Amino acid sequence: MGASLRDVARLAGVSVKTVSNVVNGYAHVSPATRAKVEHALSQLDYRPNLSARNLRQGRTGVIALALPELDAPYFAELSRFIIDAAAEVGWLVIIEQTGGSLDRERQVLDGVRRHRVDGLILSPIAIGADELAARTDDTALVLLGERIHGGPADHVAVDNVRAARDVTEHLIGLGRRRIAALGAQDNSISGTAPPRLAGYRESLAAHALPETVAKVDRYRRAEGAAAMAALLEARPDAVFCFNDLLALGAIRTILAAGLRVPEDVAVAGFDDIEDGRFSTPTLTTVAPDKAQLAGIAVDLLKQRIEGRTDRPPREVHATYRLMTRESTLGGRGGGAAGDQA
Amino acid sequence: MGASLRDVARLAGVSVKTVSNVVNGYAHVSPATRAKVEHALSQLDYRPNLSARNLRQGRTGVIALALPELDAPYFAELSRFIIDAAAEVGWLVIIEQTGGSLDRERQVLDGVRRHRVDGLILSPIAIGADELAARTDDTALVLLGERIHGGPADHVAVDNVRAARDVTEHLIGLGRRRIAALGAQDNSISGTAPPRLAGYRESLAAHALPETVAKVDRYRRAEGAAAMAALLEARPDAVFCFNDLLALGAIRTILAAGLRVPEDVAVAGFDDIEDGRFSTPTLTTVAPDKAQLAGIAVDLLKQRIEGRTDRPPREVHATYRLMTRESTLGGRGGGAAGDQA
DNA sequence: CTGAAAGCGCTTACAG
DNA sequence: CTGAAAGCGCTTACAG
Repeated sequence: MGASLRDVARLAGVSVKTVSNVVNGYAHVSPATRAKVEHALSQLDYRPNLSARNLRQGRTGVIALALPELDAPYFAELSRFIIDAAAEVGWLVIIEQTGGSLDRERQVLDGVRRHRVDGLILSPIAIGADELAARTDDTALVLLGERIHGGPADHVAVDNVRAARDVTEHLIGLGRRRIAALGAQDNSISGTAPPRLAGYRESLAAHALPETVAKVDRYRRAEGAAAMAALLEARPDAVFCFNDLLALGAIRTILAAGLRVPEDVAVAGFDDIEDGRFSTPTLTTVAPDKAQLAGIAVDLLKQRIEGRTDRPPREVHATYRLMTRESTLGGRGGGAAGDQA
Repeated sequence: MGASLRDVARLAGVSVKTVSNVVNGYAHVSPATRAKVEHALSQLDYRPNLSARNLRQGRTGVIALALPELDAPYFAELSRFIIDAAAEVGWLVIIEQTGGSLDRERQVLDGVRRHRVDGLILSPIAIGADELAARTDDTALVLLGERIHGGPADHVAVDNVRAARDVTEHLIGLGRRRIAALGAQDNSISGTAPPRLAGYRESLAAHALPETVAKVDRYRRAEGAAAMAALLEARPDAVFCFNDLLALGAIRTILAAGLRVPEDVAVAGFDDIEDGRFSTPTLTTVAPDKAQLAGIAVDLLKQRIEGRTDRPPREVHATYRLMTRESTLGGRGGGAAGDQA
């Protein structure tokens, strides 16, 4: 199909090694030789066979990004940044959807893609510290999301406990007293639900306020809407939803019930997906620096892949900002086009 | 790092070929031999080196999905289905973001990933029929979105002209007479803007109604909001936005201007992203069958990859439905949790 | 039913 | 500065 190094070498009248030198940009090739080779290269429209190069080098130039579901806006936005960050160091990204299933997370960790990828960025939900510690596959790994305690892998996340406290304090500062949390999960050991719940609880306890916690299976609008319907009976005056999709679903239910947001019920989310900057009302939320998260993840992975495999696991916190908008502030919130700050 | 076929063969006391036979599930291996081999396989935790296999077979088991941007919800949702459909035939998917740039689309088509992927699914915006016809790379290709006239590649899309007509007729049927279109594009030759504009125009012409067309550079909420602000001076009583993001941005502007949706301005979109099922008001839109789109794309690509390369290019239409919701119908629209039909 | 050998297209020591 | 040879780990004819 395509031309090989040998074809180019033959046409240029040099050895395969010399062509390889030119292709790989090694210095110390005489100008005359280089010119001959380059001419042959372009004449044959040579493209290196990456399978061969990979076989020889033991590298693929590809990493896998394993996340629960690509069509959740937070993960779509994050993936975008990760693909871009990976491209900058010359990597391609294969995306793998786990659906948050323990089995799929296990497979990924056990190395289904060993030899296919140089490294792995995983956003875990179901896998626990024990299994992670017992992992035998040695593909380079970086975890996204909250720290799996005692886990042997690098990971990067925002400080979810602190951010959840910030949100709760914001609601308390607005004079709200019956503040519900929406988004606890039974099946999530390593997801972000536990630390967010912890932050919420710490704040309420510090102010001696009562908690109301609603659980959901998945972090999607429909679940937020349904959970909110049940929650309305408790007459909360504020709801902290553990992600923006839940918040958007919850708002829909509150408005449909004839209540006002934020006058009757203030609503805050987490993630700062684009939807919340243009919804009516616009959504108060925690905005993780996604580009930073992606950059750190790729950087940590690069260190591991390049052999600094002895280094102790690192825990890195990315920065975040609390974006206060109409869903808690009312008219004072953002402008017409959403708060872009 | 990992064990090779040779290691397994040595341990099992057979030849490499025999191990390969077992690994690849060939019949005609004696039960005793098979047992020996399988024991050695599991003892060494053997995983085939895919680079080597690929080099030998000339296949990678990986396809590329090239689209404008992954964090646009429509593409995120579609990607999800494509990854799933690809997984069913044993393929992995690399995602490549073109940003709708002509250069990036060219690179992809010219085979930057040749040898790295077996095939390519491209959602083009900027590339034209001429360049496509002049393509020299012969990586299997399927186009997503509107037909590039005379193009040499298979493609799959909904019938955008007809769907746009349906939307416009729906608005006319509601008694609207000053119907604007939002989403025309200067730089889009092969995107979906031209056929949607054509469908809109056909309907208006058939009813002798005047057109008002607003252009945007990109299909995002912020651009919809900005374009709508300008459009408001023309006092439209309905707006057909060429995708849901533009519609969501437009609604935000209309509401912020103190007007009501749909009483003052009815708004319709295109794509049926999840956001529009939970926004306030819920969004009337065209819902392409995304799972079907993805399935067809993967199927067409599979045919090409498996050698039916002689077959003339095929144009396939996926089905769609017009989802009428609150943004055009008002209170009669969907229920609290969004129309799931 | 099983084995020995060649070769996919590279890169990497090793010579010169 | 350039070349000849080995080898990465597979699979595929070809024998037996």
